[in-house]
Amino acid sequence: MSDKKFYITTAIAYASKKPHIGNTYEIVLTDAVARYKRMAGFDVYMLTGTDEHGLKIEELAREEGISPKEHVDKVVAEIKDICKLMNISYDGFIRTTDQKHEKVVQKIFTKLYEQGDIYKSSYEGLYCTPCESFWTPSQLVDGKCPDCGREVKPANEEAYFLRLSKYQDWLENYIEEHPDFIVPESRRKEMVNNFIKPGLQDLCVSRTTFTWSIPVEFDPKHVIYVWIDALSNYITAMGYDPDGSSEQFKKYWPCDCHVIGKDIMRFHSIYWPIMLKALGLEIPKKLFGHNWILFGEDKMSKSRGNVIYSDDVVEFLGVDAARYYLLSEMPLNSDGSITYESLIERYNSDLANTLGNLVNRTVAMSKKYFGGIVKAPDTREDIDNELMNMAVETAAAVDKCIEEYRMADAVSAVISLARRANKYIDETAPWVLARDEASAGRLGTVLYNLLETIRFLGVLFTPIMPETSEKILDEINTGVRTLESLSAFGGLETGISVGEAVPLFPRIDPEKFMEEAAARMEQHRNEASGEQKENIELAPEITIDDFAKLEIRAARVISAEPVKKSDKLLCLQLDDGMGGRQVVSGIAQYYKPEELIGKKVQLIANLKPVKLRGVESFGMICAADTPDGVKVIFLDDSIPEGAKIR
RNA sequence: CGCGGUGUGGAGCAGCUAGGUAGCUCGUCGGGCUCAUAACCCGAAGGUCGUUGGUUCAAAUCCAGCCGCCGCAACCA
Repeated sequence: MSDKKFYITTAIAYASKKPHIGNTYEIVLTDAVARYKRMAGFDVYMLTGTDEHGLKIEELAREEGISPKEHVDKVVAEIKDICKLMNISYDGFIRTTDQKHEKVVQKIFTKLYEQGDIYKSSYEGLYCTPCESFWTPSQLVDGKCPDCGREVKPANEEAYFLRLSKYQDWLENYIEEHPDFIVPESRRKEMVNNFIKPGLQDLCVSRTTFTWSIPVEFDPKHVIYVWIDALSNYITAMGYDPDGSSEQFKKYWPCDCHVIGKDIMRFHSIYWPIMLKALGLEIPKKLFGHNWILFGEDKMSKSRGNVIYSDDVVEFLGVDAARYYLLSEMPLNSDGSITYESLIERYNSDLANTLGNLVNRTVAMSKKYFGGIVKAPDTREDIDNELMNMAVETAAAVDKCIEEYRMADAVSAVISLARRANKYIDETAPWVLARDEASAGRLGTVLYNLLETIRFLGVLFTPIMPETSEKILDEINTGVRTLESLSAFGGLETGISVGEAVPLFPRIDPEKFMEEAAARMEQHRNEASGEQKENIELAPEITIDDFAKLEIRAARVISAEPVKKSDKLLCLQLDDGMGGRQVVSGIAQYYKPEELIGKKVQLIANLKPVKLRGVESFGMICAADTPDGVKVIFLDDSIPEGAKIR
């Protein structure tokens, strides 16, 4: 037992705002795996938690007029509520503001510093002032800024760096020799080709620009930047300590799997192994990078009113339907898409019609024909074998799928078994058998096979839908609920009597459902716009003299063309009434060049020129930020080029 | 030529590593059944597997080019 340990983690959630249902996916996925592993006899520890430091939280708290700690406490409470709501069976919940965590992180930082893996430095000689960018020597082109080709100047930004470069070869070899370390494989290739092979730059691991973080023990004007702080949660939560770790840590480390979003793959596949290597610790066995759940085609965004929260789905359909949906809706190689339409479709089709109805009709028949008593099977026909074999094969398939973190495939395999059982009912037609006293034995066999298949379904769905599975197993009144009991067909006790048929998933009218869903989304949209109005924070007051410093002039767009190697930039030639000028603007995503030509725009004419993607820009044009993107402010055509605007 | 992914019947996906009658769910149409939550079962229509070329007896699957979409990186004066 003790050698069969399984330590699995989610990434810690950034405690800035309430997570939507896409964020919930990761923790539900992890929970399902953890639950399955427990059933498989592993000593499981599932860790989740929150990342609570950083500039963004500091700023949000300031806007709300509360302390950062008050802010994160509020968000953490919300996150914990969601965990509870989603029936998450975590064993540990770490907060990066936990004293224990903060203290050990300081020790880790100090240890790495003392052994030379962290060193103090500055950006000296590598700062390009116009570009506001720091460059490493290898990035420079002919010793000059790779963007604008100008001289780079010394700078004195003092900071601590983690010596990644020292471990570059080791890491490359390690990933090479452990092909299962980073999955899916496409992510591994991405990491190796994009980041490791080009060469690792030492990583800046401290900041002096904000204070809401863990201070560097021996140099308190620096705070520890996110990487060392956040990543360490996986070991500090378990009791790691450079001066001697806990028994718990020794038992569970190395971690069996870090479940993470694809966006933070880089940190977990590069910084984290190197940190561990430097600390002399073992490397986690697996990093599983999952995709995102999008709302239809778009990212969820509150202001666009297309956010789906877990609370809403649970309120409408129940927690297990929410879990089922999340786990079944995620394709392997691309982002998943969530919509209320597909949600209700899947609910009615899979859960109400296929699974719920199967259980209901089987139990009802059992009651009707045998008073609920489970009869022992006698005869066995080919058609029985087909069902029995599929049940056992499904259990094996689920095991394999979960081993590979193919949760959608596991879910689909189980529901397929339910479909097969529905078919079996038609093939055997129990209501026909019931008409003839002589076929009572056969009828008993058929019902036994069905109830036993339902037992398989109940056990196999336990990690995915814990509450419903329990209801199912209670309903057929079986005590045999282990994964082990699924190695052969026929584990269900005979002579027991099944319970009452209760509808597991009442069918829901799609039209009515969509109306409610639309109303709910509308409500969120209104809340969002209300909040935005309240939270608008104006820049500090200025005087008329300050305003007079701006030279805003009317100008006509003569020509516009995309800037090479750039997605967002358009290069505009303007008639500004003073000989013309070139302006680069980041609006390529919202306007086609021909939409702009001939239009009158507002030009900030005395802005210091810069180079953007190598193209010089003399000023900027005014545009409004809206939830639907950037909208350029066009002027009345009667305003002449060069007219001063005030 | 920054990196990677993806393009399969109306919709959403699997199949591609180890080429050999194109599969699943939903939807549509027709039929069957009645134990059941107007549920279940069967059948049918519907695809030149993005495109072009190559390798092969044989390509959705391998190779090359091209086009579209997505993500990352860069970038938003």
